[in-house]
Amino acid sequence: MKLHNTLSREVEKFEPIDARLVRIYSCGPTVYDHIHIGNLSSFIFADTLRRVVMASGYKVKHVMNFTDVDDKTIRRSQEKYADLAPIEVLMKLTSEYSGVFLDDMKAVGNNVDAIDFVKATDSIDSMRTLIKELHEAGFAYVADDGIYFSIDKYRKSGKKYGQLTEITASSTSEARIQNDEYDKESVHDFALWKKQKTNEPAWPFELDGQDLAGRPGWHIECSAMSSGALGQPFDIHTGGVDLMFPHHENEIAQSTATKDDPTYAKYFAHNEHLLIDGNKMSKSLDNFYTLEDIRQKGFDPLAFRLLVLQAHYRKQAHFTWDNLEAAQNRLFNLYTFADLKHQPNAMSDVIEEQAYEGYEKFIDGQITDLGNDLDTPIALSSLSTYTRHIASKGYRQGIQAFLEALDRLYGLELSTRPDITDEQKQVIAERDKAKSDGDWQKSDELRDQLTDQGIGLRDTSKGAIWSRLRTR
RNA sequence: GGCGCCUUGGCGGAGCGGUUACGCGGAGGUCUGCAAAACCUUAUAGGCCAGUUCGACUCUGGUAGGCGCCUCCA
Repeated sequence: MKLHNTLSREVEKFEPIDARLVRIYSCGPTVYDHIHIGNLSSFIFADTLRRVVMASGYKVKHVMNFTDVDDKTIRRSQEKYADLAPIEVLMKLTSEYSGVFLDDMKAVGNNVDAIDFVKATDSIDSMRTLIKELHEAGFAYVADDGIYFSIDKYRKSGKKYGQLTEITASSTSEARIQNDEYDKESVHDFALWKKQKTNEPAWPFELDGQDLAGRPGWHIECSAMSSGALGQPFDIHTGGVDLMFPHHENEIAQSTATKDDPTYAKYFAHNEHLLIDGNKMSKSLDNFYTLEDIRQKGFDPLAFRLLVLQAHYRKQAHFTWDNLEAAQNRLFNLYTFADLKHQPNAMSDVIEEQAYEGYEKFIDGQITDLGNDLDTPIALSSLSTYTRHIASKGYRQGIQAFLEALDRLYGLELSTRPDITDEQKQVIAERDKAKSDGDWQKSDELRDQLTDQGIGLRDTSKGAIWSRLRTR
């Protein structure tokens, strides 16, 4: 398979560090609130990447973190629950929203069972260890409000700061310098550890006999958790394009400063933003939606998944309700196709007929398409064409396995569509009889009865075929 | 200002130097006792100006517009 690597800015052949196990790290959510659908699209990308790597024949270890301690989680937890100790309210808030996050993940078809989740607050120890190593090696210095990483030192050690983006002195905005309120030596330097302020949760930390009780910086969390869970270097690091700088750049610097090998992750895969009204969704602009908004408008969360998969992950996609409706119609068409598996009437008489290529060969083609830097739009395009063929020609033996294979690739839950009830089947049988008796009135009554239950019928030369009616 | 990306038919959204993307929506039709959300067929493109080429939506240069990052951020 091939994958675009931000390190080279090219689509590269994917060659794992160790072919026995591909190790993927995805920057996860900050669990202080509902995530918005832009965040969700990023996780749909990460989930799909893992599916494609697995379909290409690899075993995968996929790790995602929960950022459960940072400015936002602390602030929000204290706004929400004022009466408890700082650490307790933090845990209360973050465990609540971790649960909400996992529910959202499942709802949009991301396989959370295939991901190892790591909480930042469970990894404080390895963060302290890493910071101490950096300090001993001279890459970190203690300031009044915390411990900082020295980019100057890192550069002087011979490694490149700016592997993902071009970082130059002139690329830093004036505003950035003027608004700089931290007590650090140089503009780009970033906090590894922040000393406790009043009423903040804190973890003990001693360095050279100084009491530096406080909490980790954002970047160090990912460095510690990724190498803790996956070792270093690992294969693929994913995240949104906005994380390239400074977050991923800083992760690289922290994680490689004391190492001989300058490689932190072999591949960096970044997804583009989901735009709304032509702009990036953000909490500050208040122009975002959550999955709850999508549900409230009567849409299937999986329609959102399909909307995301219809566009290439490295291109900005546009979210509108019209687009979501189109995606939902497309999804329901796939469901109508999947529902045929319950209906012998929709099966082809001529099993050997090669009117369309076999299921296995088609799936191989899908994997090839998806393996081409996750070309989901092209793969879905051929899927549409293929399912249309099958729907018109009649399916063959093995459709259930076929649907399961599609689900492994796309997570659209095609293989688990339920059959109609026995009572409904009985009504169809009675209508068949009424029809053959020429009793059109009774036949139409029975058909209306099913319509009320959300089941539509169409008559074919082999008999009636049902489909679920659109609810929206 | 620095770095990067994008501009396709009614909407969304792809690949490709010469042949249908695909989806939704629209139009026409088929099967039917009627009907159909099912199937079939179909129309509508490639910001603008040059260049390369036998030939460009696809390559090159310019230009206009848009977006992202440079600060927490998927």
